[in-house]
Amino acid sequence: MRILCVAEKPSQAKAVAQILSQGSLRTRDGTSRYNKNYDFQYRISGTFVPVTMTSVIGHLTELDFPASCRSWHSCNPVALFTSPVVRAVGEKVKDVAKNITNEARAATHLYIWTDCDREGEGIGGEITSVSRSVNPRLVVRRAHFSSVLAQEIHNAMQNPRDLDMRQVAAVEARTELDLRIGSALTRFQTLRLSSRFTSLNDKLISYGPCQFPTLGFVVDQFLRVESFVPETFWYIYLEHTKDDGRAVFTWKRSKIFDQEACFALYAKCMAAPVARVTSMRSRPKEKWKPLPLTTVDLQKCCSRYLRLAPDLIMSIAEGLYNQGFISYPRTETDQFDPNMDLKGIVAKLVQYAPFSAYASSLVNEDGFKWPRKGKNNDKAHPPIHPVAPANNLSGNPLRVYEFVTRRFLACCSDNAKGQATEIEVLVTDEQFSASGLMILKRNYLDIYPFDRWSESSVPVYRQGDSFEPSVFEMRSGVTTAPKLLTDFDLIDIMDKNGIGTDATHADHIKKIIEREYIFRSPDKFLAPSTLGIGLIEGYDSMGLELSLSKPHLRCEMERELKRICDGAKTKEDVVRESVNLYKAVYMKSVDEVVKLEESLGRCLQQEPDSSVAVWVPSNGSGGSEVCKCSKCSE
DNA sequence: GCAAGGTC
Repeated sequence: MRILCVAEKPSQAKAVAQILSQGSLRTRDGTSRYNKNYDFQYRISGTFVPVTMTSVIGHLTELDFPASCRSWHSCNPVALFTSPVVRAVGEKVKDVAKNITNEARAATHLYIWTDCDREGEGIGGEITSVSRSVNPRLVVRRAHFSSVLAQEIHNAMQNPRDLDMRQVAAVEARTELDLRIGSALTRFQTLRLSSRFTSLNDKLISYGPCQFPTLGFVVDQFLRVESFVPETFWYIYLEHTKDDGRAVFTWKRSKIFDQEACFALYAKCMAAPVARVTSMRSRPKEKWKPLPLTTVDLQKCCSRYLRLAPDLIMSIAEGLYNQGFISYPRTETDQFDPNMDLKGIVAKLVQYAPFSAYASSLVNEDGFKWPRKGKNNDKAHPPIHPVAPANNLSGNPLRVYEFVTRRFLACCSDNAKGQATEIEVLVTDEQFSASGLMILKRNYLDIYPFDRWSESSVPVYRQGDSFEPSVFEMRSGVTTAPKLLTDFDLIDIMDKNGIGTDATHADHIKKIIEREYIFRSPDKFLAPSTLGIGLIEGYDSMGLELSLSKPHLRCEMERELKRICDGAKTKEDVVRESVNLYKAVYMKSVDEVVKLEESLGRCLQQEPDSSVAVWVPSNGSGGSEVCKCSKCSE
């Protein structure tokens, strides 16, 4: 027996090998610069077995069309929905694959140690087929672990399971659909639109099942802002000044959009303008500390508080991770494993000068409290947290490190404590209330200034008191327009709609900025370009039940992938059905491409140049049509 | 010249 273990990334291979070998391992270079091979002996049922632990760097293979369809003018784009596809080792990871095959030749068993999520299972499938191509008799097993803790890792090694081929199939289906849909629509859009509108200057007009819904969110919000009509509303304002302070009351009805109706209520009160205190309550109130930090939250918070672009935040976080300052920055987990020594990490942070005093107050003065437990656990990585004091950082890396560290210290602190006062009064039948807050212990707020909790004082009343208001007026106001989306808002919307994954939200935003569909204004709001608006409005005007600009198609695809994982459907069924669905939408879009051109023409303020001989794919007849575009007729 | 998903 000779076991080859393969992890999803070099860092994981190293960590797991160190645990399994209990420190006595030999590091050996392979054919790939970043992927080391770790050799050691492991005891299974009483005998020592030679083990090599190595890694890949994410996905190992890529899907593409065969050479016959790879050129843009080789076929009608609609043919890409059904043409053959070929899977091959990615150009940039040839050396990684070579290392795997070299090691697999000598092994009897292959243990898959990729992340325990759907993509990880898919990567496991790729490692399996590459390994079996040189060693068909290899026995393949799958290690299951929920964190990189010694006990878990040994348990996973001792009790391997089978690779879940349903999940592998689901990832293969996703890859194939993304390629077919993206390529067909990108070629269609670019060939048809970019030569007809001179201002587009032969720009690449890509379509992606994640790009377009993301663009759709930005455009929708822009249109909401544009179409906003301010409305006047009325309300009753009540204020009372006493010798021990002043209270401003809010009306229970908040506001009324009908002036006469509001006046009727106000006039009734004015008949006897005396306020009677119906209740005065004072109770302890807590402001909860934040949840442990996930990737999505890291991006949302750092874009909001530090005003950094999400893709920049991720590359900074990766740098901090590679320097050993913070834990792995891609995680969905917002709960810490109870076995983790969090107090030990806080103790290390005493060495970090700027937060030294706060950290030592947690460890020395018994201020330490275990973090709140969120609802998510990806069973691969803990929440993002600092792992060492970083005393030589500057600029944005320093700012991101300090955010992660403040957040972690906040999680290990106590909630903020206060005393809230609520006063309710009645003027005839109308209810009003005022509230006050006294902060008793700031606790986590001292290290986490991003949360605001402001104090307000109110005078003391007793139930049954009556008073004459100092100010009692009917006032008016105007509703204000909604704002454009920020990165914070957009990531939140993508996350809730299942567009992209935590690791890819930033990439999609970056991509649609690169494509000039949207731009980030100096004050960090996301606004669509005329091109972006034209595309989305064009598709929306086609009246498709499942618009290409909305998240529903992608959501439906996700649901289908889950069915593959549950065993309810096969990969072939799902690919066929989803291809048919998207193909129908594609054909409709081809039929109604004039609407797309009209919308784009309106937004770009330019007529499409119909004299440009572009090839208009008009039916699903495959690759037989001859391309008439300028490039091909030359 | 196309996608989205891993990760360096």
